[in-house]
Amino acid sequence: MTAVDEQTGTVEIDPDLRAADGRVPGRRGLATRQKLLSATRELLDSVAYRDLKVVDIAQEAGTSPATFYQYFPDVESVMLALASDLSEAWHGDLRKLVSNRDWDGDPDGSAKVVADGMLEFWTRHKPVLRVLDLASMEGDLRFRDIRTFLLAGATSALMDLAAGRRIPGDPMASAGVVVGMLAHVANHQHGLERWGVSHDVLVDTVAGIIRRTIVGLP
Amino acid sequence: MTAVDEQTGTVEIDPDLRAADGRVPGRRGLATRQKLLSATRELLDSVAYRDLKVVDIAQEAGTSPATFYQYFPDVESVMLALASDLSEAWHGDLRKLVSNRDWDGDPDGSAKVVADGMLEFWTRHKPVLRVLDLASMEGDLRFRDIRTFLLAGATSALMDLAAGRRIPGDPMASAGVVVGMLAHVANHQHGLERWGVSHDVLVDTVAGIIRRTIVGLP
DNA sequence: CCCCGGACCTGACACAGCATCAGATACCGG
DNA sequence: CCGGTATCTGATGCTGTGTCAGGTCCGGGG
Repeated sequence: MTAVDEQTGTVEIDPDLRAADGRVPGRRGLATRQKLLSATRELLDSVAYRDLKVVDIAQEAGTSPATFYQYFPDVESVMLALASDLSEAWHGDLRKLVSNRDWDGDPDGSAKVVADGMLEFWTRHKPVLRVLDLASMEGDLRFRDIRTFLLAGATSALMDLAAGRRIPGDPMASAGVVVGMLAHVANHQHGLERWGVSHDVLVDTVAGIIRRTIVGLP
Repeated sequence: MTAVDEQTGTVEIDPDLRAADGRVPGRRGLATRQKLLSATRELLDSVAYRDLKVVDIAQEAGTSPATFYQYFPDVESVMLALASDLSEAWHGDLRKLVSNRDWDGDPDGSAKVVADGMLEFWTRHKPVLRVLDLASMEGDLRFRDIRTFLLAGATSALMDLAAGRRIPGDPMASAGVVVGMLAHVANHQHGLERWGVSHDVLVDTVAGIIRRTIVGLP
């Protein structure tokens, strides 16, 4: 997040990390910022995004609304930061989830690990990812770019796989659709379970689709 | 929406259609209610759900906020009504989109028509469906039930298809995942197109997945 | 040890949007 | 044309937003 400019010798700070008055936050300030982020993530488990208020976030973080505005201009910006952090942290791991597999030796097992891993990831971070998805759908480019980056690793790994195997159809489209399917299934897992579809059956079904779409049949 | 009780002879009215004071709205009132619904749908094209305000809806409908509260307790209820109307109107058509096909004679063509039709439907009603999806994900049971009903026709038709063909895997799960995939792809179509995936390629890819997942290969 | 300057926090405030109600207005049947 | 009911809205109190000025905390120099 911070970088030293070799030319001027000045230290450049991610502008998003600055406090409202342009001050560079120190140890205590960053801790407060972090508490606000955590509080937001926490609240999002139980309250709808539409009903998420600055007052509540501040209270949950044990501070005042005025302090909130020292670190974020509004609630949306907190979400942007949460989504961005998530994206940075997982971009690589999601790629590895796909590429660190023995697709030739055990395509079915590989597909299953990917399906399971993706569902697990999405479920764990559901509150933030839900908002990321909505904002992307609503056309917000900042969120869309974050979402694209988050999924780019996994998508391009799947694309390379598909491309190397002359699967019928466009590799890029196949990879994109598969990743989207994983996201959607994870988000609506609860609904599908209500229809009587168990987690294991779901993973197998999704794995089967990955297998047939990306790797093809023997 | 309205029904006559055979026992008592009284006319029962959907309570959601009543005005705030319990009055049964007449012609003019229903027209105003409709204008509020349309205004909301209209606004949702350009403003994020989170930023949708009662004041704006009232203004767009050419009336006052106080009037709004005669017909709906809050913005969420307008969404509920919009989603419910959509669900009632399309439940049957979506089922027919799947079942009125010659799956034996032309499985590929059928899959393509279904893929295209679903994407078309979802795209046309994107603003409302987006909110329906979010609220379902957030665990709101009222929205989830509406979403389930909307998709139940298509899902069960696909399920019957899959079940009648001894496809590997659970028919229910396969149908649910396929329908979810269609929804997700439609919602993120714009994002995929930015990656260079054209609409036609997308339809073909999705159709291929439906074909292989529901009908199986020759 | 104290004290000082910057980093950090918050009470107070002005204003936007929510929700309600009493009273004004528009419409319909007679 | 008139009375009564359906419908609308201005006025109002309240919740949440966003901004200051001024207070508190804390670490380093004397």
